[in-house]
Amino acid sequence: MKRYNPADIEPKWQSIWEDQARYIATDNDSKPKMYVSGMFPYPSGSGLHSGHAFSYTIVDAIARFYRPHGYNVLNPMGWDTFGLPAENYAIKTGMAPSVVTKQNIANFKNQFKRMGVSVDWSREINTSDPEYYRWTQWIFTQFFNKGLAYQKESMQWWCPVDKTVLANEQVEGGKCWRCGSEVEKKSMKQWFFKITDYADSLLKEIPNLDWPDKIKTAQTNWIGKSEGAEIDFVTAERDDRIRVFTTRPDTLFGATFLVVAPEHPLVRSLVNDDTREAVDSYITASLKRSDIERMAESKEKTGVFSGSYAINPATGSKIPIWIADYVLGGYGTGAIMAVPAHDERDFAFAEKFKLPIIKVVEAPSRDEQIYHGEGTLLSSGEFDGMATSEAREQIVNWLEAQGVGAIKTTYKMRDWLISRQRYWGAPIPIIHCPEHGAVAVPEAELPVKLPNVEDYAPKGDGKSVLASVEDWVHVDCPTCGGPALRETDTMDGYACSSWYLLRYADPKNETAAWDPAIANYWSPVDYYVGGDHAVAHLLYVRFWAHVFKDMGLINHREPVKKLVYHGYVNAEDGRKMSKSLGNVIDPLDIIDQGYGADTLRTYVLFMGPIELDSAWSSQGVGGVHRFLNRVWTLTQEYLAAEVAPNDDIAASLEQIRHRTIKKVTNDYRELSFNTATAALMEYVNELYKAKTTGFTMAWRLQLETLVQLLSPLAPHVSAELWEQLGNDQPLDTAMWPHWDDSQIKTDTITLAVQVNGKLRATLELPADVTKEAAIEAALASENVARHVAETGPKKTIYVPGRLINIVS
RNA sequence: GCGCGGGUGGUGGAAUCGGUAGACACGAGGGACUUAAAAUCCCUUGGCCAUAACGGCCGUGCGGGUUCAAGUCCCGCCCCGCGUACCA
Repeated sequence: MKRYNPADIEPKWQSIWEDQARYIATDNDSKPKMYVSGMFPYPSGSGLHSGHAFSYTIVDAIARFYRPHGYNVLNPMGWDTFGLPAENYAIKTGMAPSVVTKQNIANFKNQFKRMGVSVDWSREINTSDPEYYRWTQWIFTQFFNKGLAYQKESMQWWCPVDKTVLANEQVEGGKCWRCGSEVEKKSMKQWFFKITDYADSLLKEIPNLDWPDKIKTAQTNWIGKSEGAEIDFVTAERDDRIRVFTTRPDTLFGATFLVVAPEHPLVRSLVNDDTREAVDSYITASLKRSDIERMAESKEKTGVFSGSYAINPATGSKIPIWIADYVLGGYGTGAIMAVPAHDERDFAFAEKFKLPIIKVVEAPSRDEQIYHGEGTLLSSGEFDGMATSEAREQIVNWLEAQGVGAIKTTYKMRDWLISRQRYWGAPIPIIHCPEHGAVAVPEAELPVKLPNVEDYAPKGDGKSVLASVEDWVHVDCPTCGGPALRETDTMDGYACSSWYLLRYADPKNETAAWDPAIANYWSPVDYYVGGDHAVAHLLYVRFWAHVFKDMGLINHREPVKKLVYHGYVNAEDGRKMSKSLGNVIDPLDIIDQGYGADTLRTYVLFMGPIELDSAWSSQGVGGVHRFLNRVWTLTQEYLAAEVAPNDDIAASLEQIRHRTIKKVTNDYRELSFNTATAALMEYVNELYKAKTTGFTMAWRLQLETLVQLLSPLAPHVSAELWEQLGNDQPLDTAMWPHWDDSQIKTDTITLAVQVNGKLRATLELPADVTKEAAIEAALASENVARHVAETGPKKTIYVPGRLINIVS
């Protein structure tokens, strides 16, 4: 009898699948389409990790489940290749990032194949391939032409010694991570995508998404819509207007001071000779504080009096204007009216700097020191006694009549900064002309290819290495033909990954990013699988789709129908896997150790519900392998046995077969792979019990059903056993088995009998038993009779097919 | 702080509508096979008490409540994980 040896059968089936191009998807097929994809990987030098194994096994199981249901399945794969690791490796070794990337892709691809994924490799894409980023650049120019890509001065961390911009994470304790010198904030011209134009559009669709609530809430909070009002305060000294944003215009009478952010443009004009020095040093100090420091200090407020006063338009009183960094320059108007009686932050500030606190809202019940809820107005002139919700409207109307206030909606979300001063990214396709400013590179001249360079290390001038490639930088202006300069920044990698799901639909198109007819056939993605990027990628990919819809490039607004957001795979010790802890499980090792890909795949799906984090268990892997081995052995025993030449089989077994098809099918549909696997294990246990009475011809159907149901999890062993059972038609082209509900019905039912809610007996009764007969049988049961009080049953609850509860 | 998850045996986890808590698997214990081990197969396995039992009590983070019946619903807490961070 042949032993189960994955090392034999897995390569065999992998090459059959590849040679027969079994998983090539057909555009515009008449079959219903099913588009499943994982978030494409960054091909690192270290190969697939357990998270990859988990993610793409989920994808593949979905794909392999839907194909036999008659779907035209698209299961593509590609590579998210731009980014820092490849560039750093290039700086260290001098090897071109494109070369390193090519090697890593080859390794990843080989490892994916060894996992038995049913991917359509003819659609493979790579974001650093000029044929791909050509269209990323084309999309950029479309955004630019629509005003959705623009340049703006913005504050960046700047190291004066290295003369380079630093990311937030590269500033440690206010010092440069490289040279240790004190960093400063510097205003620099950067490229942005105007995602804020789509804030409402993105927000509005969130409730309709079939996505986990966790992600939907995260995106809602990230967009951070808040409705309120803008109110103008006039300064007492110079008649300047300071505009503030507030969500609580109803508390206007309690505004006892204003606070402006250190970056506020009017700060200069607010100071006088007495305050100038203090204000200057405060601003310098606060600009230097890193975000991390500001976070750590959290509630401890700092600030300085500007020297000026403003008039509260409601009370007419003179209130001081302070400068403090608890007010953020980038949000609202960068200035607020402080109402310390009804806002915790304002209260903390007022306490520290001894500023007046005026209560203007009466809390409905208990009295709190700082009440920010709804209530009734007091000390608010003509608005006294009015409900806060009502007053919010009335006070804005009243201000609006005087031309000093209006309703206003703001968002926390900022525009998306996409320029990077790095080599290994898609060059921003812009040419700067002294005459015409920024001009988009014409479509015919795309792609703007990355030039080859000798040294990938930044030159220290705050620009990307590209700026030093003289003959690349100097070009003619597309508009006037005069001398002009290329933009030398590259795009954030997230730009490349914001549209790749559409490129999979039409990956070889040389005249367009995609053909709308093909993209509209495949898109949106039916199942998008990943466990990372709650907002960034998952918001950007939505943003671009919304823009594409408005541009008429696709006919739908949302790119992802169902988001499958899975948990992390932790190490055996429950901690995160990391090289330094030495607890990393390499999924390829599991295959190499002889367990095989089928065990790996089945195990990662059996660990638990996919949305939960899990800890790896070597013993669990062994358990799953034992299960697959049992399936193998059972089939071998059947094939080797003298099969009785009749179709007799225990009726219960056929019933279990139908029940298992139903359970497993429904579980797969719900992506409940762990319970589907459990049901298959139960089925196998039943078959083992039944085989002691000998095999008949009817067993073939049992075993065929078993391997079919198993095939999404363990495709190799399933295909092998299917073939050994004598099927000429390949398993992955056979239709999924059907179940018949009438076959699942049993002649008898098990009824639980409770007395006063406690289980006292279980009865086997005919399925069509009447209520009366069931109760009679229950009362006749010895143990039940003993527990029913002498007074007899007072009341009887009967749940057909489930239980009887006798209340006595 | 706020938001979102979660808390069930020694462990991972099951449990459509409120209806037999602990499916399935791991681990553990016992047995069969074997010269022996591995592998494989079979049995037992929430705790406690009874063991003559087809028996009893307790049990889903804690405290209340609704109900014939609560892991599941309601109220009040505790703990853990993740996300977020002064957004006026």
